[in-house]
Amino acid sequence: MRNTKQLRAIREAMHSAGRPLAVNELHELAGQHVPSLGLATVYRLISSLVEQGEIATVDLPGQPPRYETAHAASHHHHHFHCLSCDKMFDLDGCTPGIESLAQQGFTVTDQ
Amino acid sequence: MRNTKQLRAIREAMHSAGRPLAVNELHELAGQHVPSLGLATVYRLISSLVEQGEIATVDLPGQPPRYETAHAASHHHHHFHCLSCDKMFDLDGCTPGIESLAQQGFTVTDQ
DNA sequence: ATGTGTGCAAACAGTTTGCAAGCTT
DNA sequence: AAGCTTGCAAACTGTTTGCACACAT
Repeated sequence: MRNTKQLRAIREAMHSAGRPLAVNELHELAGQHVPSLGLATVYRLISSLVEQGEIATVDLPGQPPRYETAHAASHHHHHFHCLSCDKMFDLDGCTPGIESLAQQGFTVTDQ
Repeated sequence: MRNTKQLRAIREAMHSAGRPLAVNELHELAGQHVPSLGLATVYRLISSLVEQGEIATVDLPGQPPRYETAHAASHHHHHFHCLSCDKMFDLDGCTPGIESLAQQGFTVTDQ
């Protein structure tokens, strides 16, 4: 795998995001560093990185996959999926009252 | 919901299949009874039936959804997904040696 | 210099939707 | 008769692929 600016931008975006990213989010974020970045390249790099175990897939039924760093994936944690902005966030650890973590204007429908 | 021949064909296919069906499988099976059956109708009926809780969605990451009767879904069971023919089958109960259930020429990659 | 990696556009797969005609009620 | 339902085709979304050019090695 060659060390291209596109690859660097993808890695940088993945690591600084701190949450699972969908393909289009990754494209937008990494695209800030490499404006010419094409979607096809994002798809190709993602599958290479997944294949090499550097990033992991986060699947939500009926939705396009998101991706997070393998490091993040190796730590037990939950995800918070906002039905309004459709973004996914990491939650630290595993609390009994997990549903209370999202109170300010959000309604928890799934955990 | 009107009692059309298309709806009857879909229900009949779902119940007689005894395993989760993908949209195209459902289309083919029900299409044997109603040759003019359109794919769009299958999609529309599926979402109505899911909405009414008559059938349940079976999601496998990275794959189009399959559907089974709510009755089947309410009983604890496992699914067997053949990587060769891409069909999904029901397994009864939950055995310790579940991986030995598929031995004749199949290799179990996931459970 | 070599050959992998990239961007673009076209091709694909799965799904949804608009509309006129058909069928259930 | 009224209007939900259907089939068809077109539109859409997400993803993959072919190809010529660019760039890392």
